[in-house]
Amino acid sequence: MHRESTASLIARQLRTAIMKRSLQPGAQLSEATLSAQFGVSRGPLREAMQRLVQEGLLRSEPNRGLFVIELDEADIRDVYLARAAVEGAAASMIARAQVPAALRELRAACDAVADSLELGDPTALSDADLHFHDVLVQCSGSRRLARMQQTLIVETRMCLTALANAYQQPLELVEEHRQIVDAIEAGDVKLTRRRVEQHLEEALRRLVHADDDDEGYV
Amino acid sequence: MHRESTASLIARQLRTAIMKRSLQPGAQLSEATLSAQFGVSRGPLREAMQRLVQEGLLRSEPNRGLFVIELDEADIRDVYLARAAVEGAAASMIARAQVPAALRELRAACDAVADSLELGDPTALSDADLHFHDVLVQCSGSRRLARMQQTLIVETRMCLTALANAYQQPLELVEEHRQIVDAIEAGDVKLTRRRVEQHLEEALRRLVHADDDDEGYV
DNA sequence: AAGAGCTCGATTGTTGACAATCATTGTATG
DNA sequence: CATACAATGATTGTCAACAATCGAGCTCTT
Repeated sequence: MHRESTASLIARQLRTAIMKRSLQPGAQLSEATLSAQFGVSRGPLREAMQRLVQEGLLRSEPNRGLFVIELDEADIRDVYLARAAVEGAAASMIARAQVPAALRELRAACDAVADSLELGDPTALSDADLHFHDVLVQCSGSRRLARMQQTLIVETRMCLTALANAYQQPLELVEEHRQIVDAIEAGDVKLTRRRVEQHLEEALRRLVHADDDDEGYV
Repeated sequence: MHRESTASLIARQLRTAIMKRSLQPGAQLSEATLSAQFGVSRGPLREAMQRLVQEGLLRSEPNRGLFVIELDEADIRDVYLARAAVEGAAASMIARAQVPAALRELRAACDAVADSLELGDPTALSDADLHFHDVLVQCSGSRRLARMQQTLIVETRMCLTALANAYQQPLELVEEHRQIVDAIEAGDVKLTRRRVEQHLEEALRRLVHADDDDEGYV
Protein backbone atom coordinates (compact mmCIF):
# COMPACT_ATOMS: atom_id res chain seq x y z
CA MET A 1 0.00 0.00 0.00
CA HIS A 2 2.28 2.75 1.26
CA ARG A 3 5.76 2.99 -0.10
CA GLU A 4 6.81 5.19 2.82
CA SER A 5 6.10 4.67 6.49
CA THR A 6 3.31 6.79 7.95
CA ALA A 7 5.56 8.05 10.70
CA SER A 8 7.95 9.41 8.09
CA LEU A 9 5.10 11.01 6.19
CA ILE A 10 3.54 12.68 9.21
CA ALA A 11 6.96 13.77 10.43
CA ARG A 12 7.53 15.62 7.17
CA GLN A 13 4.19 17.37 7.46
CA LEU A 14 5.02 18.38 11.02
CA ARG A 15 8.34 19.79 9.88
CA THR A 16 6.78 21.95 7.20
CA ALA A 17 4.11 23.07 9.66
CA ILE A 18 6.87 24.21 11.99
CA MET A 19 8.73 25.91 9.18
CA LYS A 20 5.66 27.75 7.99
CA ARG A 21 4.78 28.67 11.55
CA SER A 22 1.36 27.09 11.47
CA LEU A 23 2.86 25.43 14.51
CA GLN A 24 4.33 28.36 16.37
CA PRO A 25 7.40 28.22 18.61
CA GLY A 26 6.46 27.34 22.16
CA ALA A 27 3.08 25.96 21.11
CA GLN A 28 1.93 22.64 22.47
CA LEU A 29 1.13 19.91 19.96
CA SER A 30 -2.29 18.54 20.77
CA GLU A 31 -2.40 14.87 19.90
CA ALA A 32 -6.17 14.87 19.50
CA THR A 33 -6.19 17.88 17.18
CA LEU A 34 -3.25 16.80 15.02
CA SER A 35 -4.31 13.19 14.68
CA ALA A 36 -7.73 14.34 13.50
CA GLN A 37 -6.08 16.83 11.17
CA PHE A 38 -3.85 14.21 9.56
CA GLY A 39 -6.56 11.58 9.50
CA VAL A 40 -4.63 9.03 11.55
CA SER A 41 -4.92 7.78 15.07
CA ARG A 42 -2.75 8.94 17.93
CA GLY A 43 -0.37 5.99 17.63
CA PRO A 44 1.33 6.83 14.34
CA LEU A 45 1.21 10.51 15.19
CA ARG A 46 3.13 9.95 18.39
CA GLU A 47 5.72 7.93 16.50
CA ALA A 48 6.19 10.80 14.08
CA MET A 49 6.48 13.29 16.91
CA GLN A 50 9.22 11.24 18.52
CA ARG A 51 11.23 11.70 15.35
CA LEU A 52 11.08 15.45 15.74
CA VAL A 53 11.99 15.15 19.40
CA GLN A 54 15.12 13.29 18.34
CA GLU A 55 15.86 16.07 15.87
CA GLY A 56 15.50 18.65 18.62
CA LEU A 57 12.63 20.41 16.87
CA LEU A 58 10.23 19.44 19.64
CA ARG A 59 10.94 19.43 23.33
CA SER A 60 9.28 16.89 25.57
CA GLU A 61 7.84 17.62 29.00
CA PRO A 62 6.82 14.21 30.35
CA ASN A 63 3.15 13.93 31.25
CA ARG A 64 2.65 17.44 29.96
CA GLY A 65 3.12 17.20 26.23
CA LEU A 66 5.39 18.15 23.34
CA PHE A 67 6.17 21.73 22.45
CA VAL A 68 7.74 23.43 19.47
CA ILE A 69 11.18 24.70 20.45
CA GLU A 70 11.77 28.42 20.86
CA LEU A 71 14.97 29.86 19.47
CA ASP A 72 16.64 32.62 21.42
CA GLU A 73 19.66 34.43 20.05
CA ALA A 74 22.07 31.86 21.46
CA ASP A 75 20.17 29.12 19.63
CA ILE A 76 20.27 31.04 16.37
CA ARG A 77 24.00 31.43 16.72
CA ASP A 78 24.26 27.71 17.42
CA VAL A 79 22.25 26.88 14.33
CA TYR A 80 24.53 28.95 12.14
CA LEU A 81 27.61 27.54 13.81
CA ALA A 82 26.44 24.00 13.16
CA ARG A 83 25.57 24.95 9.61
CA ALA A 84 29.08 26.32 9.13
CA ALA A 85 30.47 22.99 10.28
CA VAL A 86 28.19 20.93 8.06
CA GLU A 87 28.19 23.11 4.97
CA GLY A 88 31.88 23.88 5.25
CA ALA A 89 32.68 20.19 5.28
CA ALA A 90 30.27 19.50 2.44
CA ALA A 91 31.61 22.28 0.24
CA SER A 92 35.17 21.12 0.89
CA MET A 93 34.25 17.65 -0.27
CA ILE A 94 32.77 18.94 -3.48
CA ALA A 95 35.78 21.15 -4.11
CA ARG A 96 38.00 18.11 -3.74
CA ALA A 97 35.84 15.76 -5.76
CA GLN A 98 35.25 18.08 -8.74
CA VAL A 99 32.12 16.42 -10.08
CA PRO A 100 30.75 18.43 -13.03
CA ALA A 101 27.13 17.51 -12.30
CA ALA A 102 27.42 19.00 -8.83
CA LEU A 103 28.68 22.30 -10.19
CA ARG A 104 25.81 22.45 -12.65
CA GLU A 105 23.28 21.89 -9.89
CA LEU A 106 24.91 24.55 -7.76
CA ARG A 107 24.92 27.08 -10.58
CA ALA A 108 21.27 26.36 -11.21
CA ALA A 109 20.48 26.88 -7.54
CA CYS A 110 22.37 30.18 -7.66
CA ASP A 111 20.32 31.32 -10.63
CA ALA A 112 17.12 30.34 -8.88
CA VAL A 113 18.05 32.63 -6.01
CA ALA A 114 18.71 35.47 -8.43
CA ASP A 115 15.38 34.86 -10.13
CA SER A 116 13.28 34.90 -6.98
CA LEU A 117 15.21 37.96 -5.85
CA GLU A 118 13.89 39.85 -8.86
CA LEU A 119 10.37 38.69 -8.12
CA GLY A 120 10.57 40.40 -4.76
CA ASP A 121 8.74 37.66 -2.87
CA PRO A 122 10.58 37.20 0.42
CA THR A 123 9.20 33.70 0.96
CA ALA A 124 10.32 32.52 -2.46
CA LEU A 125 13.68 34.13 -1.83
CA SER A 126 14.41 32.35 1.41
CA ASP A 127 13.08 29.16 -0.19
CA ALA A 128 15.61 29.51 -2.96
CA ASP A 129 18.32 30.53 -0.53
CA LEU A 130 17.85 27.48 1.64
CA HIS A 131 17.49 25.30 -1.43
CA PHE A 132 20.98 26.35 -2.48
CA HIS A 133 22.37 25.42 0.90
CA ASP A 134 20.52 22.14 0.76
CA VAL A 135 21.87 21.33 -2.70
CA LEU A 136 25.33 22.20 -1.45
CA VAL A 137 25.14 19.50 1.19
CA GLN A 138 23.29 16.99 -0.98
CA CYS A 139 25.96 17.25 -3.67
CA SER A 140 28.62 16.30 -1.18
CA GLY A 141 27.12 12.82 -1.17
CA SER A 142 27.45 12.52 2.58
CA ARG A 143 24.34 10.88 3.96
CA ARG A 144 25.12 12.00 7.47
CA LEU A 145 25.79 15.63 6.66
CA ALA A 146 22.61 15.63 4.59
CA ARG A 147 20.59 14.31 7.50
CA MET A 148 21.98 16.97 9.81
CA GLN A 149 21.34 19.70 7.30
CA GLN A 150 17.70 18.65 7.00
CA THR A 151 17.11 19.64 10.61
CA LEU A 152 19.26 22.75 10.47
CA ILE A 153 17.31 24.05 7.50
CA VAL A 154 14.04 23.73 9.38
CA GLU A 155 15.48 25.71 12.24
CA THR A 156 16.88 28.35 9.91
CA ARG A 157 13.53 28.59 8.21
CA MET A 158 11.88 29.19 11.56
CA CYS A 159 14.01 32.31 11.98
CA LEU A 160 13.61 33.55 8.44
CA THR A 161 9.84 33.13 8.43
CA ALA A 162 9.70 35.14 11.64
CA LEU A 163 11.51 38.00 9.94
CA ALA A 164 10.10 37.70 6.44
CA ASN A 165 9.72 41.42 6.06
CA ALA A 166 12.96 42.37 7.74
CA TYR A 167 14.92 40.22 5.34
CA GLN A 168 16.23 43.24 3.53
CA GLN A 169 19.68 43.29 2.00
CA PRO A 170 19.80 40.19 -0.14
CA LEU A 171 21.83 41.74 -2.95
CA GLU A 172 24.99 40.28 -1.49
CA LEU A 173 23.30 36.92 -1.20
CA VAL A 174 23.58 35.97 -4.85
CA GLU A 175 27.12 37.20 -5.10
CA GLU A 176 28.24 35.33 -2.01
CA HIS A 177 26.69 32.13 -3.30
CA ARG A 178 28.40 32.53 -6.66
CA GLN A 179 31.74 33.12 -4.99
CA ILE A 180 31.34 29.94 -3.03
CA VAL A 181 30.67 27.99 -6.21
CA ASP A 182 33.61 29.73 -7.87
CA ALA A 183 35.90 28.60 -5.10
CA ILE A 184 34.56 25.08 -5.40
CA GLU A 185 35.06 25.08 -9.16
CA ALA A 186 38.62 26.32 -8.66
CA GLY A 187 39.20 23.36 -6.36
CA ASP A 188 40.49 25.64 -3.65
CA VAL A 189 39.43 23.81 -0.51
CA LYS A 190 40.59 26.36 2.02
CA LEU A 191 39.06 29.27 0.17
CA THR A 192 35.84 27.32 -0.20
CA ARG A 193 35.50 26.70 3.48
CA ARG A 194 36.43 30.27 4.36
CA ARG A 195 33.79 31.65 2.02
CA VAL A 196 31.13 29.32 3.34
CA GLU A 197 31.93 30.34 6.89
CA GLN A 198 32.01 34.02 6.05
CA HIS A 199 28.76 33.78 4.15
CA LEU A 200 27.03 32.19 7.11
CA GLU A 201 28.54 34.70 9.52
CA GLU A 202 27.22 37.49 7.34
CA ALA A 203 23.80 35.89 7.15
CA LEU A 204 23.77 35.50 10.91
CA ARG A 205 24.81 39.11 11.37
CA ARG A 206 22.03 40.30 9.09
CA LEU A 207 19.58 38.11 10.96
CA VAL A 208 20.33 39.16 14.51
CA HIS A 209 20.70 42.76 13.40
CA ALA A 210 17.25 42.71 11.83
CA ASP A 211 15.96 41.07 14.95
CA ASP A 212 17.27 43.42 17.60
CA ASP A 213 14.27 45.73 17.41
CA ASP A 214 12.06 42.71 18.06
CA GLU A 215 12.22 40.84 21.30
CA GLY A 216 14.91 38.21 21.42
CA TYR A 217 12.63 35.20 21.11
CA VAL A 218 11.52 33.62 17.90
CA MET B 1 6.38 9.00 38.22
CA HIS B 2 9.00 9.03 35.48
CA ARG B 3 11.34 11.95 35.19
CA GLU B 4 12.23 10.96 31.64
CA SER B 5 9.94 9.79 28.88
CA THR B 6 9.87 6.05 28.29
CA ALA B 7 10.63 6.50 24.62
CA SER B 8 13.84 8.30 25.54
CA LEU B 9 14.74 5.59 28.04
CA ILE B 10 14.15 2.71 25.66
CA ALA B 11 15.93 4.56 22.87
CA ARG B 12 19.05 4.80 25.01
CA GLN B 13 18.93 1.09 25.76
CA LEU B 14 18.56 0.34 22.07
CA ARG B 15 21.58 2.51 21.29
CA THR B 16 23.79 0.72 23.78
CA ALA B 17 22.53 -2.62 22.51
CA ILE B 18 23.58 -1.60 19.01
CA MET B 19 26.94 -0.34 20.26
CA LYS B 20 27.62 -3.52 22.17
CA ARG B 21 26.48 -5.60 19.22
CA SER B 22 23.81 -7.46 21.13
CA LEU B 23 21.81 -6.08 18.24
CA GLN B 24 23.97 -6.96 15.28
CA PRO B 25 24.20 -4.95 12.06
CA GLY B 26 21.57 -6.09 9.59
CA ALA B 27 19.51 -7.79 12.26
CA GLN B 28 15.78 -7.23 12.38
CA LEU B 29 14.32 -5.75 15.56
CA SER B 30 11.46 -7.94 16.64
CA GLU B 31 8.83 -5.82 18.33
CA ALA B 32 7.43 -8.74 20.28
CA THR B 33 10.82 -9.84 21.59
CA LEU B 34 12.11 -6.40 22.49
CA SER B 35 8.92 -5.16 24.11
CA ALA B 36 8.91 -8.25 26.31
CA GLN B 37 12.59 -7.75 27.04
CA PHE B 38 12.13 -4.14 28.12
CA GLY B 39 8.90 -4.83 29.96
CA VAL B 40 6.80 -2.39 27.98
CA SER B 41 4.17 -2.81 25.33
CA ARG B 42 4.77 -2.37 21.63
CA GLY B 43 3.54 1.22 21.57
CA PRO B 44 6.32 2.92 23.55
CA LEU B 45 8.87 0.60 21.97
CA ARG B 46 7.86 1.67 18.50
CA GLU B 47 8.13 5.31 19.52
CA ALA B 48 11.66 4.70 20.74
CA MET B 49 12.57 2.88 17.55
CA GLN B 50 11.38 5.82 15.45
CA ARG B 51 13.94 7.93 17.26
CA LEU B 52 16.72 5.66 16.08
CA VAL B 53 15.30 5.66 12.58
CA GLN B 54 15.58 9.44 12.59
CA GLU B 55 19.17 9.13 13.77
CA GLY B 56 19.91 6.78 10.91
CA LEU B 57 20.88 3.92 13.22
CA LEU B 58 17.89 1.88 12.08
CA ARG B 59 16.60 1.58 8.55
CA SER B 60 12.92 1.07 7.92
CA GLU B 61 11.45 -1.29 5.37
CA PRO B 62 7.71 -0.57 5.45
CA ASN B 63 5.57 -3.58 6.29
CA ARG B 64 8.74 -5.58 6.78
CA GLY B 65 10.33 -4.19 9.88
CA LEU B 66 13.25 -2.20 11.23
CA PHE B 67 16.84 -3.32 10.80
CA VAL B 68 20.13 -2.27 12.32
CA ILE B 69 22.16 -0.46 9.68
CA GLU B 70 25.20 -2.11 8.18
CA LEU B 71 28.28 0.00 7.66
CA ASP B 72 30.35 -0.64 4.57
CA GLU B 73 33.66 1.11 4.05
CA ALA B 74 31.99 4.11 2.41
CA ASP B 75 29.80 4.52 5.47
CA ILE B 76 32.76 4.36 7.80
CA ARG B 77 34.48 7.06 5.80
CA ASP B 78 31.33 9.11 5.99
CA VAL B 79 31.15 8.72 9.74
CA TYR B 80 34.69 9.94 10.16
CA LEU B 81 34.14 12.77 7.73
CA ALA B 82 31.08 13.92 9.66
CA ARG B 83 33.00 13.57 12.89
CA ALA B 84 35.77 15.75 11.47
CA ALA B 85 33.18 18.41 10.67
CA VAL B 86 31.54 18.24 14.08
CA GLU B 87 34.62 17.79 16.24
CA GLY B 88 36.65 20.27 14.23
CA ALA B 89 34.02 22.93 14.77
CA ALA B 90 33.67 22.06 18.44
CA ALA B 91 37.39 22.14 19.10
CA SER B 92 37.68 25.46 17.29
CA MET B 93 35.01 26.92 19.54
CA ILE B 94 36.81 25.80 22.65
CA ALA B 95 40.10 27.15 21.38
CA ARG B 96 38.43 30.51 20.82
CA ALA B 97 36.52 30.55 24.10
CA GLN B 98 39.41 29.53 26.38
CA VAL B 99 37.36 28.24 29.28
CA PRO B 100 39.65 26.77 31.96
CA ALA B 101 37.11 24.19 33.08
CA ALA B 102 36.93 22.77 29.58
CA LEU B 103 40.69 22.32 29.42
CA ARG B 104 40.66 20.54 32.74
CA GLU B 105 37.97 18.13 31.57
CA LEU B 106 39.88 17.46 28.38
CA ARG B 107 43.11 16.78 30.22
CA ALA B 108 41.28 14.40 32.50
CA ALA B 109 39.80 12.60 29.51
CA CYS B 110 43.29 12.32 28.00
CA ASP B 111 44.63 10.79 31.19
CA ALA B 112 41.75 8.33 31.28
CA VAL B 113 42.74 7.12 27.83
CA ALA B 114 46.33 6.71 28.95
CA ASP B 115 45.20 4.78 32.02
CA SER B 116 43.00 2.32 30.16
CA LEU B 117 45.77 1.92 27.61
CA GLU B 118 48.02 0.55 30.32
CA LEU B 119 45.31 -1.82 31.48
CA GLY B 120 45.33 -3.41 28.05
CA ASP B 121 41.56 -3.83 27.86
CA PRO B 122 40.52 -2.92 24.30
CA THR B 123 36.92 -2.24 25.29
CA ALA B 124 37.91 0.12 28.07
CA LEU B 125 40.33 1.78 25.69
CA SER B 126 37.80 2.58 23.01
CA ASP B 127 35.39 3.62 25.73
CA ALA B 128 37.91 6.14 26.98
CA ASP B 129 38.81 7.18 23.45
CA LEU B 130 35.23 7.93 22.52
CA HIS B 131 34.67 9.57 25.87
CA PHE B 132 37.42 12.04 25.03
CA HIS B 133 35.78 12.86 21.73
CA ASP B 134 32.44 13.20 23.43
CA VAL B 135 33.84 15.56 26.06
CA LEU B 136 35.43 17.55 23.29
CA VAL B 137 32.07 18.25 21.72
CA GLN B 138 30.22 18.65 25.01
CA CYS B 139 32.69 21.31 26.14
CA SER B 140 31.97 23.38 23.08
CA GLY B 141 28.56 24.06 24.56
CA SER B 142 26.84 23.57 21.22
CA ARG B 143 23.65 21.64 21.76
CA ARG B 144 23.37 20.80 18.08
CA LEU B 145 26.91 19.55 17.62
CA ALA B 146 26.46 17.50 20.79
CA ARG B 147 23.32 15.90 19.43
CA MET B 148 25.04 14.99 16.17
CA GLN B 149 28.03 13.59 17.98
CA GLN B 150 25.81 11.33 20.07
CA THR B 151 24.80 9.44 16.94
CA LEU B 152 28.25 9.51 15.38
CA ILE B 153 29.75 7.96 18.48
CA VAL B 154 27.33 5.05 18.34
CA GLU B 155 28.29 4.43 14.74
CA THR B 156 31.98 4.68 15.52
CA ARG B 157 31.51 2.28 18.38
CA MET B 158 29.87 -0.18 16.02
CA CYS B 159 33.07 -0.28 14.00
CA LEU B 160 35.42 -0.42 16.95
CA THR B 161 33.53 -3.21 18.67
CA ALA B 162 33.69 -5.21 15.46
CA LEU B 163 37.46 -4.90 15.45
CA ALA B 164 38.13 -5.00 19.17
CA ASN B 165 41.14 -7.27 18.76
CA ALA B 166 42.53 -5.58 15.67
CA TYR B 167 42.67 -2.24 17.45
CA GLN B 168 46.40 -2.43 17.73
CA GLN B 169 48.54 0.66 17.59
CA PRO B 170 47.04 2.99 20.11
CA LEU B 171 50.31 4.44 21.33
CA GLU B 172 49.84 7.43 19.07
CA LEU B 173 46.30 7.85 20.35
CA VAL B 174 47.23 9.47 23.65
CA GLU B 175 49.80 11.70 22.05
CA GLU B 176 47.42 12.88 19.33
CA HIS B 177 44.76 13.68 21.90
CA ARG B 178 47.23 15.64 23.99
CA GLN B 179 48.38 17.60 20.97
CA ILE B 180 44.82 18.55 20.19
CA VAL B 181 44.35 19.84 23.72
CA ASP B 182 47.69 21.66 23.49
CA ALA B 183 46.55 23.45 20.36
CA ILE B 184 43.28 24.37 22.05
CA GLU B 185 45.12 25.68 25.10
CA ALA B 186 47.36 27.74 22.87
CA GLY B 187 44.26 29.27 21.33
CA ASP B 188 45.46 28.38 17.84
CA VAL B 189 42.19 27.75 16.01
CA LYS B 190 43.65 26.68 12.70
CA LEU B 191 46.14 24.32 14.27
CA THR B 192 43.41 22.90 16.44
CA ARG B 193 41.19 22.07 13.53
CA ARG B 194 44.06 20.65 11.51
CA ARG B 195 45.07 18.35 14.35
CA VAL B 196 41.53 17.16 14.89
CA GLU B 197 41.15 16.39 11.22
CA GLN B 198 44.50 14.64 11.03
CA HIS B 199 43.77 12.63 14.12
CA LEU B 200 40.49 11.40 12.68
CA GLU B 201 42.10 10.66 9.33
CA GLU B 202 44.72 8.61 11.12
CA ALA B 203 42.10 6.78 13.13
CA LEU B 204 40.16 6.06 9.96
CA ARG B 205 43.28 4.82 8.24
CA ARG B 206 44.07 2.49 11.13
CA LEU B 207 40.49 1.27 11.09
CA VAL B 208 40.13 0.44 7.41
CA HIS B 209 43.63 -0.95 7.37
CA ALA B 210 42.82 -3.32 10.20
CA ASP B 211 39.63 -4.21 8.41
CA ASP B 212 40.94 -5.05 4.98
CA ASP B 213 41.60 -8.67 5.86
CA ASP B 214 37.98 -8.93 6.94
CA GLU B 215 35.17 -8.57 4.51
CA GLY B 216 34.12 -5.00 3.96
CA TYR B 217 30.89 -5.18 5.92
CA VAL B 218 30.54 -4.43 9.57
C1' DA C 1 -8.59 37.53 52.25
C1' DA C 2 -4.88 34.09 51.62
C1' DG C 3 -3.73 29.53 51.21
C1' DA C 4 -4.26 24.52 51.49
C1' DG C 5 -6.79 20.74 49.86
C1' DC C 6 -10.21 18.70 46.76
C1' DT C 7 -12.89 17.75 42.53
C1' DC C 8 -13.33 17.57 37.87
C1' DG C 9 -12.29 17.98 33.01
C1' DA C 10 -8.78 17.44 29.70
C1' DT C 11 -4.59 15.59 28.05
C1' DT C 12 -0.97 12.30 27.86
C1' DG C 13 0.67 7.41 28.52
C1' DT C 14 -0.16 2.55 27.91
C1' DT C 15 -2.22 -1.52 26.63
C1' DG C 16 -4.42 -5.35 24.18
C1' DA C 17 -7.13 -6.41 20.28
C1' DC C 18 -7.92 -6.20 15.39
C1' DA C 19 -6.59 -5.46 10.41
C1' DA C 20 -3.19 -5.70 6.83
C1' DT C 21 0.87 -7.31 4.89
C1' DC C 22 4.62 -10.41 4.07
C1' DA C 23 7.31 -14.84 3.81
C1' DT C 24 6.88 -19.70 3.63
C1' DT C 25 5.14 -23.94 2.64
C1' DG C 26 2.46 -27.02 0.24
C1' DT C 27 -0.24 -28.03 -3.81
C1' DA C 28 -1.93 -28.24 -8.23
C1' DT C 29 -1.00 -27.58 -13.08
C1' DG C 30 1.34 -26.84 -17.46
C1' DC D 1 10.21 -30.83 -13.23
C1' DA D 2 9.42 -26.11 -12.86
C1' DT D 3 6.22 -22.57 -12.07
C1' DA D 4 2.26 -20.36 -10.58
C1' DC D 5 -1.03 -20.21 -7.09
C1' DA D 6 -3.22 -20.60 -2.64
C1' DA D 7 -3.29 -21.39 2.36
C1' DT D 8 -1.02 -20.43 6.63
C1' DG D 9 1.65 -18.54 10.25
C1' DA D 10 4.08 -14.68 11.84
C1' DT D 11 5.01 -9.92 11.97
C1' DT D 12 3.98 -5.16 11.36
C1' DG D 13 0.47 -1.34 11.22
C1' DT D 14 -3.57 0.77 13.29
C1' DC D 15 -7.00 1.75 16.40
C1' DA D 16 -10.05 2.61 20.31
C1' DA D 17 -10.55 1.92 25.16
C1' DC D 18 -8.49 2.30 29.71
C1' DA D 19 -5.22 4.24 33.26
C1' DA D 20 -2.44 7.95 35.00
C1' DT D 21 -1.29 12.53 35.36
C1' DC D 22 -1.82 17.42 35.21
C1' DG D 23 -4.01 22.02 35.65
C1' DA D 24 -7.82 24.92 36.72
C1' DG D 25 -11.43 26.18 39.55
C1' DC D 26 -13.91 25.55 43.76
C1' DT D 27 -14.47 25.10 48.66
C1' DC D 28 -13.19 25.10 53.21
C1' DT D 29 -10.33 26.70 56.92
C1' DT D 30 -7.76 29.99 59.59
